Amino acid sequence: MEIKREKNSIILKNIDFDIKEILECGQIFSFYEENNSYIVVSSDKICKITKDENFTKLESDDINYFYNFFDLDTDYEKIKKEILKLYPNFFKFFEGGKNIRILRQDPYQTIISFIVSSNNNIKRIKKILFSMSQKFGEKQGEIYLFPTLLSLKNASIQDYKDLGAGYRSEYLYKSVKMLLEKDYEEETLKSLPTKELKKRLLNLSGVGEKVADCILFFGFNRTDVFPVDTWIRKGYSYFCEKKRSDKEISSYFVDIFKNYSGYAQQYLYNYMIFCKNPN
DNA sequence: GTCCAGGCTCTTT
DNA sequence: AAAGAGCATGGA
Repeated sequence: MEIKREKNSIILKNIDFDIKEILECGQIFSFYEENNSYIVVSSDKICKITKDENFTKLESDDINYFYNFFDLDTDYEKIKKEILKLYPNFFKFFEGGKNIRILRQDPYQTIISFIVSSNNNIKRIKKILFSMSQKFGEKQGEIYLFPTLLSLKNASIQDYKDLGAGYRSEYLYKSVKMLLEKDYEEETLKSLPTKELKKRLLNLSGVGEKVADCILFFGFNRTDVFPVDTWIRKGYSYFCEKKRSDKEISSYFVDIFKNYSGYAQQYLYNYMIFCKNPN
């Protein structure tokens, strides 16, 4: 892949970068498609992505942020090779998303988003988070930024219910309060080892094993986790017949894929969604 | 109408 | 520790 950096843009040629796959694989929910281009909102930053036949162009006032956000230094072909070393029969699961990349997302946006995600579907998750951005996020041009913790400080449980968050409203309310405490300062969290960080995330309201793993992976770039949701539970049967709980399924996979667990999970998830789904 | 979605909390064994 | 009930909402 050829990367050309300019002041406010990055141009990608010889593309192993598929913006549609990257955004529409359930790792981020705050993005919008408009006439063949995408707008991505990460925290208080915006990126516009346009795709041509020969290249993909990223545009942002903070393009360095999005260079990191889109994980452009990482070689995903190497990751696939490493996964195959660990589990040679894995190749067919790459079919669901050949050019996905794992976004390095804002920790708090990831936490809020995945609390909303639990027992929910992507379409409605997007809707709830968009409404939340409309109501509590700052408006920049035509785009609503993702709400900051401070902007959510005075949100009530009823406010979240009005957004359509349902019974997760109380989780959001409680967790926002906690996230504003010293224990959850960004630098503190980032400095914790994965196990300690997970423990702290699990203390939040509305954060269980699966959501914590997603936050660790998408929000903190910890790759030795394997989030188990309803799709992965089904996919597990391709690997092993023994009946296991979700937590056991997760450690079954982490034992196999080690530091590549998160990536392997993402490929399996995409395979289940896009190759095994009747739609 | 029932089942399901990137599951969690709380209660009961 | 493990298993089960209950949970808001909207689409299939």
